Amino acid sequence: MLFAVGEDLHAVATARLRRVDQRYTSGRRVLVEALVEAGRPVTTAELVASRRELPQSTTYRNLAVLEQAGVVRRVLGTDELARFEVAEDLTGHHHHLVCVSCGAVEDFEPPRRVEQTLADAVGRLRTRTGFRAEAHRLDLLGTCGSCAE
Amino acid sequence: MLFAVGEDLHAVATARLRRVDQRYTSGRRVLVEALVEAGRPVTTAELVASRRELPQSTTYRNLAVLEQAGVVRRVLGTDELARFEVAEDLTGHHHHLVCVSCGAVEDFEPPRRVEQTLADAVGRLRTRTGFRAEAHRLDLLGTCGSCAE
DNA sequence: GATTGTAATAGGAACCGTTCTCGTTCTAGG
DNA sequence: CCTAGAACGAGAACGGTTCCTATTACAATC
Repeated sequence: MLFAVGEDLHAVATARLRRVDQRYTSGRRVLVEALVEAGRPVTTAELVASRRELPQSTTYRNLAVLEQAGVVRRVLGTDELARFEVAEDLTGHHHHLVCVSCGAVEDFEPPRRVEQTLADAVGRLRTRTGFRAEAHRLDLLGTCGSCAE
Repeated sequence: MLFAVGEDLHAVATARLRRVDQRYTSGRRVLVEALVEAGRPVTTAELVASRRELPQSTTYRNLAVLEQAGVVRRVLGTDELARFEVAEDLTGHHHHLVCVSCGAVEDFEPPRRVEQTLADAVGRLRTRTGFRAEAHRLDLLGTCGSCAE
């Protein structure tokens, strides 16, 4: 299940919110559109700044609602700021490049072979402490273009 | 360069701190020992609670110093709490199992093949945005033993 | 097309993990 | 020993995030 940016995305968002008894209001739609437009994980501050219709408190609340509904996902970088992106199954599985200098995060899709190896490892893992792996998270840490200059 | 838990570790800590003009004081030593004893990434709250000789402010300050000196490393889970562990080159390269339910983090060492694939990918990466990868971070997300019960 | 109950909104207060301040204590070097 | 600079520790301050609550929008029913 993978959607291009368009109407489908909003239809899925509507459905997923309904599953948890929530509405896909115009404010939430604006939020999702801002995330899509960014094309990379963005901080709440960036979101609030990007659209006048996004007051801080509503943005935080709606990000929480959308996260719970599985429409957006929280992303961790190296700094303490929370970043959000549209959920992976709506935009395609990918990983992140994290700048250790400024904290910026951008998307990146690894070679299929890497992906396959990781998926296998996750599938096989069952530790003696009873941990059950369900997904993997791979980040490459380094220096982004603007920090390298 | 890989050390068992023992005197060596403290010698290296001393040397690395000296490199950034810092001392390996008794308080800092207690901190490192608490981290070693934990054997997994722990929160500052856990550290402060674990030893009476670790007041909050000093713990935070010394974690920052030790991180800068390359003796400890900050680890991100899924919650907002900062967790710390002894730097990888002192304990061996490894990855983390992150419980999506309670946020707990434990160590885990992947099969050599996975590791090799990742190292290759990092080595090859150079995106058109100029990102330069230096390291990778692989976490397996799932449910820990006590949350699964 | 009013009514009415429920959900969403938005401003600001509160919260809490973290960082800073500053007076005190320690320590290495002279 | 003495002293200057480093480290310490208690508490204040900070800032990102969450919570509170009055207000507004919505959707279903009369």
